Amino acid sequence: MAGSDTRRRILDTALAAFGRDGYAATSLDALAAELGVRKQTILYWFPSKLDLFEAVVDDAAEGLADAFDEAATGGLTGLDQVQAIVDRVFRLAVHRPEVLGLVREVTRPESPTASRLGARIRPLYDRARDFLMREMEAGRLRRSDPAMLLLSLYSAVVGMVTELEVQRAVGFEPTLRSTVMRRRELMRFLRAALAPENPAPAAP
Amino acid sequence: MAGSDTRRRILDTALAAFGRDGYAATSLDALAAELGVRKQTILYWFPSKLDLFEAVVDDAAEGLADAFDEAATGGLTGLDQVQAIVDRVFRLAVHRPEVLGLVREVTRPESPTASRLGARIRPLYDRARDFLMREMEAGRLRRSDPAMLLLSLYSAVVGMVTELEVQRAVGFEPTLRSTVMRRRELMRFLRAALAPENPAPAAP
DNA sequence: GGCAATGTCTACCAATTGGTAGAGAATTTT
DNA sequence: AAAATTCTCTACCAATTGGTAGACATTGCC
Repeated sequence: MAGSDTRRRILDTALAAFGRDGYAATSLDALAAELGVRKQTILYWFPSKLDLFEAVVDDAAEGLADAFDEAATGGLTGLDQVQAIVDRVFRLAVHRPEVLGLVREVTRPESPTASRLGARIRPLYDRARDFLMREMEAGRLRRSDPAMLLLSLYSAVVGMVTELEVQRAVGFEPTLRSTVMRRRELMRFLRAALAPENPAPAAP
Repeated sequence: MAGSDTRRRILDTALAAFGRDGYAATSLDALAAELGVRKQTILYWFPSKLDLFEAVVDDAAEGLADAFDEAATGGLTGLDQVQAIVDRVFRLAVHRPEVLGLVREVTRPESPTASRLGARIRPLYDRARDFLMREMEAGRLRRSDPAMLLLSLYSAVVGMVTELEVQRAVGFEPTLRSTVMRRRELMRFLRAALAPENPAPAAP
């Protein structure tokens, strides 16, 4: 079955293209050219452009969920767990920036499937909120509204990772080293914001 | 001169459309229909779609600069100044969300004018960095790399403001009250991250 | 070998895209 | 009032868009 390999390749290339250029700016012809295949082959595997997009979103959501799973199964707590997840997201951003581009695309108000990624992400969101609540009650994180806090975290992390181009525009050339620095600075930022006001069991 | 009024209307409507739907997904015909005018009228005022987009970006950058100016002329210092700017950005986001949508659009890698808004924003960026450095040296803000910190702030603020749809997708219906809460939570977040470790002149 | 299913292709198509050419009002200038 | 300028329009156009119809090849099965 060489065919389902084609399907896989289409999904991957489409993810990259949608994430990089957005839904509207990605044409099936361009996509096909990039794949070395005819547009009709794409339409054979996915009946319409929208269908393709939805499949891509589902695929990306699955990948995201896996990444979070991987970062969340170490049995860590408090800021260490937060750090593990931030690290994981950064790794994802470095070698698959399109995924975060897709998140960005799909969260536009006008997006053809604004609700789709949302629904797929919902379980992750619930898990994260539960985690934050638990850690707050255990005094390992500063107490505040977990839902709001989660949005702040999301914004800070995704924003920071995605807005590479702003940095470029502002004269901050992104290098490997600057990426490392960016992550470190973000963690400083998060630690400062999340650390409990009275570090429970330690002395100053 | 009723004409330059037309020009103004085109700019405003185009800003809304580009900010909402993105460059590629906005057609001149649709824009013209929204304006109650023919596409050729748009092309009379702006020789091409790209020219229109650049004019819109310049216009938006000017508006942003004004907003920041307004928030930065109160002679405030430290966290109070940061708070004033966050408040201003939120106000902008509430009654002109398209502006932030445009920022988002223009900061895509593939954006036809990724560098344009950047160049227009550069002076603001420099001013903000100088401000942060000054405040850090005066001990009114926690000491760290101002450039990185600024990116964190940018990400957190713009991210939080822009990602309304994520919140919606996740079941967090945005209301006026939730906007107020969001701003408050963001300020808590920022204060925690920015406040100096040893509050200079006060006793614990 | 025949046959059916699978997968990719060529050949089109109607609709939409950004853009050109230039006619015809309306307004201003002389 | 005539002429020139400013503005918006109608009429097209070539290129690109997502999508359909169906031919042609390849594969596994009997």
